Amino acid sequence: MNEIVRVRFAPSNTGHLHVGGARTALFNWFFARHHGGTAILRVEDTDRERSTEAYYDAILEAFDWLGLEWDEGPYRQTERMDIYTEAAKKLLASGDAYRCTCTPDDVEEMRKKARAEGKSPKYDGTCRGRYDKDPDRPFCLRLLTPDEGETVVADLLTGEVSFPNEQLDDMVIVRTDGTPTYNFCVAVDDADMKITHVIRGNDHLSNTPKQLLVYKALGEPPPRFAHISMILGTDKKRLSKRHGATSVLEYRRAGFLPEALINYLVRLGWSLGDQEVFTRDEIIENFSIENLNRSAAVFNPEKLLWLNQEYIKTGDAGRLLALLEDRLHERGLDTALLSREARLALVEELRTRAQTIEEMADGARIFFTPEVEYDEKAVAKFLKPGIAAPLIKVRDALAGVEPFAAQGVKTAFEEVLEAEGLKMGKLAQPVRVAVTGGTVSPGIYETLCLLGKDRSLSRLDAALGKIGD
RNA sequence: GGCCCCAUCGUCUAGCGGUUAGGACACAGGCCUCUCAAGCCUGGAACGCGGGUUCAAGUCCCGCUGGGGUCACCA
Repeated sequence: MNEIVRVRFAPSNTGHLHVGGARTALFNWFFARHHGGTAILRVEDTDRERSTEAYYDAILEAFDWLGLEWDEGPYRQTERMDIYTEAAKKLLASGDAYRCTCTPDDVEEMRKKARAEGKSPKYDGTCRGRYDKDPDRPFCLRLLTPDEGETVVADLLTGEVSFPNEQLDDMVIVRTDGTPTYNFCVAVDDADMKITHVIRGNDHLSNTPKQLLVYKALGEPPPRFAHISMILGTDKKRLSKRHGATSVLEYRRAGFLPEALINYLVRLGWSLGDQEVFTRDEIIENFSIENLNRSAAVFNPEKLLWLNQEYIKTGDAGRLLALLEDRLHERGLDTALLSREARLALVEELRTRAQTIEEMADGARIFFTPEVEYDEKAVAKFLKPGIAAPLIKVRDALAGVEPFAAQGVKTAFEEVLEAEGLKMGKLAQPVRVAVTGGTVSPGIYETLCLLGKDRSLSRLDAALGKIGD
C-alpha cells in the first residue's frame, strides 16, 4: 500500500463501549498498526438527547484499560460544527443540496401514501428546485439524489455491492434547527480527516451509498470500505444486554484480562490457520482484512473464559497478585496477613484453578480471613467423631514441624497415616475442611503452608472443638 | 414488505476444484490424584436443500430455504 493508512473508530457516546464496538475498534487499530498508519478516535456526540459525558469518559476508560492508544483524537463532532456548516453551504451553493420547507408531518404523509400505493416510502421531492420561495418558513437541507441509476460500494470484504438510487431518499443533511445529520457528518469528517479505509460494522453497509453521494457532491475521493460481520447472541439475534455482559468495562469488573478479551474479540471473525492464542505483536504482524470472515459470529462466553484462564496461567505473577489484591481489599480482607512471598505462592496455586481474577479472589478468600467459616454440610460429612483422634495426631505432628514447609508437613502426614493405618484420602479431606471450612482448596500441604503454622493449628483446634460438640 | 449481506461440527474457525473435511471451545469417557483444578489420552459431532459447470464441487454459477442488517429532521 503506497498511501499512508488512516483509519478511524467512531463511537457515539450514547452508551458504554460494547464488545461489538470494541471489536470494530480493534480491527481498525490493528489494521493501522500493521500498515504503520494512523488510528483516529472520533466521538460522534451530536445526539443531544442521548449523549452523555459519563459515557464519553467511560468509552475512553475502556480503551485505556484495553491499552489501545489512538494516534489522533478523541475528536468530537460537537466541536466541529463549523466544518459541517461550511460543507453544507458549499453544497447549497453548488445546487447539490436544497432547502426543504416540508415538515416532518408532511414527509410522514408522503411515506404513508407511497406505502399505500405499494411504492417504497421516501420523500417525494416536493421542494426540489423551490429555491428560496418561502424565505420566512423554517427549512432543512436535503441532498439532491439521482432518481435513476445505481450507487456502487466497492467493499474490500464483500466485493462490489450496488444499490438502486431509486431506493434512496433525498436525505436531510441539515435539520431545521441547523444541526447536521449523521450520514452527512460522517462523510464530511472522513473526507476532512483524509480517512483512507473505513472499517465498520455490516449494519452500516446500507448507509454507505448515502455517504458516497455526499463525497461525490463534495468533490472528494471516497475512502475504501470494509464492512465487517456483526456479533450475535446464542439465539442468533444481535448481541444485546439480555445475552449477558456486553460492555467492555463489565468484563473488567468480572475479572477478565484485557489481552484475553482482545484475543477473543479479534479471533471472532479473524483467523490465522489453527492458531488460537496471539500476542499483540503477532496480531499486528499478521492482521489483514483478507483474513476476515464475512459471516456473523455468535459470541461464546465460554471460550472467552477459557482464553482468560490461558492468560492467567501464563501471566506475570506480580501483576496478577496486584489485580487479586485489589479485589481482596474491596472485600474488606487484609492481605498483609500473608507475606508477599506467600501471596505470590498463592497466585501460583490459584492460577490453574481460576478462569477469572474474580474466581481467584474467591479461592484466595480463606487465606485472608482471621477465623474459619465452616460450611456445615462439609463439616457434617467429614468432621465425624471417628476422625478426632487422627486429627489430634496431625495437629501434634504439625506443631513439631520446623520450618513449616511442604517437606516437613508431608513427613508429618505420612507418620500419622502410618500410625493410624489410614489412606491419604481419609485424612486429607477432614484436614482440609478443618482448616479451610470447605472441601475445595489447593493441595493440602500447600494449603497448610500458605496458612502458616499458627493459623493451621488454631483452625485444627477450632475444628476439633466442633467435633466435640 | 423493498433493498442489501451471509451460510463447514452446538459455538469460533481451517479449507481458496482432487483432503480419511483439520484445529479450538464446550461435551463424554479414561489416565493422574488428598479435594478442586491444571495436564495428558480417547471419543461423538459439520459441508442447509435443489439444479447446473467440470473427468472431479465444501470449494465455481443459479434458484430455494434459513439467518442477519437496513429502510428517520437517531447515531
